[in-house]
Amino acid sequence: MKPKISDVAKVAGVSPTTVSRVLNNRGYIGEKTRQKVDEAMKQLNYFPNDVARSLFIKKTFLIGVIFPTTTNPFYGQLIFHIENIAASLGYKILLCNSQGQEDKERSYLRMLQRNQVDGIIAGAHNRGVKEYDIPTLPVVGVDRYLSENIPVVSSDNYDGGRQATQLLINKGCRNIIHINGPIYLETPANLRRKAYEDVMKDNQLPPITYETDGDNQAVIKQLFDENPRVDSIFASDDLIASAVIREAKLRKRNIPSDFKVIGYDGTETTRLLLPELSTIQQPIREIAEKTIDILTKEINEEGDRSQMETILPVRLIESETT
Amino acid sequence: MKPKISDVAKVAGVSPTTVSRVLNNRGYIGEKTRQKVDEAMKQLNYFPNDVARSLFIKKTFLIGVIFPTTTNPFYGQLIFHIENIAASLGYKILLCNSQGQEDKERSYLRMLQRNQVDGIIAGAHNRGVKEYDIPTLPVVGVDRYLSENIPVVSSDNYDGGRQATQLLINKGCRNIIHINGPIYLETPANLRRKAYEDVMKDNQLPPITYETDGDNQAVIKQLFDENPRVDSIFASDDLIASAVIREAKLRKRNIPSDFKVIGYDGTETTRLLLPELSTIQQPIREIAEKTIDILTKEINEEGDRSQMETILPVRLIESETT
DNA sequence: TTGTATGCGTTATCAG
DNA sequence: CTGATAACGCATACAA
Repeated sequence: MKPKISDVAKVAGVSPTTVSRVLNNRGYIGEKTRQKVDEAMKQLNYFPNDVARSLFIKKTFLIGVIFPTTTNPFYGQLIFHIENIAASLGYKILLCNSQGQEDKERSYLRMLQRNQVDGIIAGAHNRGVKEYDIPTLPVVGVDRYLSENIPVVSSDNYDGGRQATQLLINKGCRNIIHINGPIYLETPANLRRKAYEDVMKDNQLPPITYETDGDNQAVIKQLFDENPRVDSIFASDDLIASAVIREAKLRKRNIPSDFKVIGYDGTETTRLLLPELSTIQQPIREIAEKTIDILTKEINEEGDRSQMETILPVRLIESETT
Repeated sequence: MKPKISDVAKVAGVSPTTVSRVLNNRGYIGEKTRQKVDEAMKQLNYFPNDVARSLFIKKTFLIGVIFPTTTNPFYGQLIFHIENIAASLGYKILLCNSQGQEDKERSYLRMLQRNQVDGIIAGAHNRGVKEYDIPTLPVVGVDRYLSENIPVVSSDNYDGGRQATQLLINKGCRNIIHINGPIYLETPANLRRKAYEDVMKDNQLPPITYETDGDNQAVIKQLFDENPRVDSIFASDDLIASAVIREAKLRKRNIPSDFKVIGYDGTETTRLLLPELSTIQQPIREIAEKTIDILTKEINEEGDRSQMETILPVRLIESETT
């Protein structure tokens, strides 16, 4: 069926070893021999079997990538860059959508190990998934503390939260409310909230935070009902910000004169679909680059302990909702 | 390092074959033996090496997935569902972002073959990539004709185009312009344009189509400049529609009273970020389901030739831009 | 019910 | 410069 090295060898009239040598450019090969082999390979439309090769060299060039879902624009864009950079280095991506479910995450982890991936990049994390501590397998977390000794790459969530809150204050807002996702995840993203609270307190303003656990719309309605005098919102991502804008409009709030909103993430998709949204833009490409840089160094055992936590700068995009 | 079957066998005091039997639940195994083996596996934290297993059984449970980019919300969501369904069937996804580049696509194709994937799902296609005709490898196209004998799954692009155009006409529009992506791709999506033209002609209206090749904003400006009396636009995707709305607002057009826009795709992300956009929603989940259904049948050699082209119904979402 | 021998396709070692 | 042989970890046919 599929030709193998020995088939090529037969056609070329040489030994399998020689074919392998040509294939990998290893050792001395006679020019004539090389040509014969090349021809035979072309004739048979031969290409090597990486499964067999992987078995032997104990390396798959596979990287497992676990995030909640490619549907989310932030993860979609992040995964795009990860795949892209990985491909340029000869690595391939095994994609896992954990959907925030602990059991899925665990079973993906098992699956990736069975498949002998060279490393794992994970941005999904449910408390209690200790399985990330795999002594023999390089892992890098994105925006998530996975374990004591797993490096994390994230953007400067504290500074992002600070800039967002400060902007609203500078614009004259006083009743600023923060909305974010579930706080129980041990994620650097919680620093956004911390920064919000710090800045508010520094300005003698009372911080109020609402947490949404999926049903944004309901939480936002409640927020408006309970806080009729709210004059601005700092949302922990652009999707939530969009829902806030929607609700504010329904309530006849005038944006930005009467009511201001700032989001978080600043993905390409958000910029295209909702360009009027002011937001804190994460350096997604740089996050991907740094993550892969650290991971590949660990894979090649050049990991130094100096990069346990990498924090990349964010950028404020002031548009029309502030 | 990593324990293998023979290590487990030693600890359990049985032969490797027996361990393999326990692992795969094949043949008769004594209850005591099974327990000993199970314990040994737990003790050593053993898990099987799927690379070795794949080499032997000549099946990897890997599916290669090639699309332009996970950054695009449509592909992001589609890939999410593909991965999700595939995982439930024991298949894993090797992710490829072709970015619409022919050479990347070709090299991904080679890579996937070297990795012995069981099948390929592709929605990327540049004219002239003949490499999809792989006699021994099941391939299914999504919204793209890849080759004569490769099944295609898509939504009803003609009906979508028809509904969109008809809606605008019903709402009283007469100067309706269509914008879409590069037409030279042989894709069922071109049927959207065909439907637009047919409906326009049926109503004695002149069809006008603009093609964008990436720089949406420039094309849209040109469109408005050249057609000051345009009263509505049918955009071939929601991203373009969003840019149209933006430009229309800049030109002080009142939506929807004075100017109407309808998009295409209706992804979750669009619905969240731009809920006011009227659009034709593609059944993304169903596309993923059908695609995997056909692919797995081909993989298991149960493929019937009756499913060479599958067309799934679309749904009109009337919101506030029409 | 369990064990032995063999091969999946590749590459490294070592001999020629 | 080239070839024979073994081994990567696993699962099957065949024996016991």
